[in-house]
Amino acid sequence: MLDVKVVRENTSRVEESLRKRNYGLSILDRFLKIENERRELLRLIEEKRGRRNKISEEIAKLKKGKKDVVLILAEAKDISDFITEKEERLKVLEEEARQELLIIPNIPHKSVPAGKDETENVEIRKWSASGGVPKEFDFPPLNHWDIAAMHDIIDFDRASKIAGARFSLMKGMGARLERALMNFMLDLNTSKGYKEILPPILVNRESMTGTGQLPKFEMELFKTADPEFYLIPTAEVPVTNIHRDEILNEGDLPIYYTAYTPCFRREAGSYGKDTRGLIRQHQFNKVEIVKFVKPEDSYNELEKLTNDAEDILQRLGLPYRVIALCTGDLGFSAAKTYDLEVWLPGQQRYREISSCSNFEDFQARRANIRFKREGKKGTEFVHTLNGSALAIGRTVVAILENYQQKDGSVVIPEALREYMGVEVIR
RNA sequence: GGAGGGGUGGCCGAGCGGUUGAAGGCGACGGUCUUGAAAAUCGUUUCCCGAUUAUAUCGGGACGUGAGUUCGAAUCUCACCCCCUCCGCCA
Repeated sequence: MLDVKVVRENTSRVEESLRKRNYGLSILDRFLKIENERRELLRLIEEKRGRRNKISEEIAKLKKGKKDVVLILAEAKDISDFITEKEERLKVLEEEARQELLIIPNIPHKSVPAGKDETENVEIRKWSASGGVPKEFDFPPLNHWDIAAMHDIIDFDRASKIAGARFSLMKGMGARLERALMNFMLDLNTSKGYKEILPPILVNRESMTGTGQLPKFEMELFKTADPEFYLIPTAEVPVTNIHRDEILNEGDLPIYYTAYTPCFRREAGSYGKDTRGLIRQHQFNKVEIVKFVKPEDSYNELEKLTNDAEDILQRLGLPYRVIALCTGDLGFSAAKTYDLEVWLPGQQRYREISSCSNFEDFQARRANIRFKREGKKGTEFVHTLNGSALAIGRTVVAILENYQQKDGSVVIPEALREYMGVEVIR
């Protein structure tokens, strides 16, 4: 959520933001129209309420002095009725203004490259164990689903019997690899000072609104019927909401969390995409990092967060590149985002495996997460950040495809062997 | 699922429908005292919105949430949410 003051007093900045993101300007116009009426009405009501308070005090005094109050009581009643009537309208306006404000996206940071869509994202750097470019295979590399089938470690057919399309059933070494990665990532993150969290994966509407999934992206979420809960699409939701409606001390910051959770996504509107394999699932596992920091630190923290996610790929020896999302591809709540894309030999292309974002105070304002500076009056909103470290299913894909051998066996990356108990899947 | 109890400031805990934004205590911060500390003692200590001659002042709002009664609600009524205890059920 943007600061109402910024929207009102710095409207051109918001206009520019919407243009760069390929949004229409109509939401802004609608908001301003409602907001202006709301402010005007509020001023009137506050004036009348002030008058009513004065009169009520007067009545109390008169009654104490055993004086007659019939006349003044009539005036009080009139003002009170007037206020009640106007307040009804004010409530409607407040709700409408809030609804409009909640669907206005965050303003991109000035360092975010301008661009219309994902084709204009900017590559920042590339890494591989052999220095930059991924190594060539001396045989035609297979897709991960073919490799998985050879070892019977992922069963897509039975998964669709049990649940449906876009679900997977991990078996034997496949299940073990998934578990090994989860432990490896959590151990590495916690060793760097991230506190491990195991949060609820069903959350309420307020939490989804706090991080920005609602009200705009209801279609992308799974939801239970009775009682009503939303299934989290990322651990970002429960973990960021840990501090919803709290005022933190300056000394508490920064706060670093890491959490493993399953994630659930409807994937509505992506019917044709990635129908085979593990890339796009309704349910997948992910280890997430979430930070709460002081505003002046957040961009430095974004670089560190991204580096921490990269570190996992490097330790696993997986080639990747870092992409800065352009304004047209930037997510709704984010002010700046780096995507990490891992190289998949089976597809001969890079695929997203992590997304690291600074939300500045956008989520903090929605979720009302503030902090108090030592020796200063008042409160400020914290800045929140998060990033995948990493998406586990896609890491499985990357390991199977990058570590496949000519005979179909898969070598386990050095760093993972203590978790896997074997050196090769054959 | 059944029965009962409760939600007040950073925490504990008062609060006959009318100077109660809220007693008292703890904590925290500042002063006095002290070589220093402790003790003692005095003082300060919630947040949001708006106006403005703008670290001051003024107005409005907030005692789980929402509605109602009333000139006036932390205080009365209703609904909902959350927490606790007992019984039942359950991994």
